[in-house]
Amino acid sequence: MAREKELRRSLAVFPIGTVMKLTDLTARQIRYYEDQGLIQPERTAGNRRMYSLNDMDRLLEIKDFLDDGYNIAAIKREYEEREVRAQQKQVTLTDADVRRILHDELLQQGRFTTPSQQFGNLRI
DNA sequence: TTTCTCACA
DNA sequence: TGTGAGCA
Repeated sequence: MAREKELRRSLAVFPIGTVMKLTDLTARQIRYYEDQGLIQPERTAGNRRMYSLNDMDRLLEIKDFLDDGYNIAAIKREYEEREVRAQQKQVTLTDADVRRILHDELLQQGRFTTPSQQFGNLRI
């Protein structure tokens, strides 16, 4: 998914009333899931909770998990696992970048650029 | 009017 | 998880 689209999905623009209608959850439930750490909506200057499309998707997913018999703790673990996997993916990408960089360095050997100069232009 | 926090005949 | 109180 394009990062710009991901950013749009992360924009918190819905008040709890809208989320209630779109997810068919009560305000009580939505706030409770937040207390349990399942979602972290933003707050306005007036302390109003504001939700993003991603929050909406997560709430709908939480509903499905609950229907399937999972308890709040299990769902929380699932999201913590996803967070870990996401971070590991980042590390993997970084390692891949490093390998590509070293590979490029080898290709540059014997040519006109020096490793130090190349490294100065690398962006990771 | 809507949302917030807190508390429980 | 529901519901009502008292605010902002």
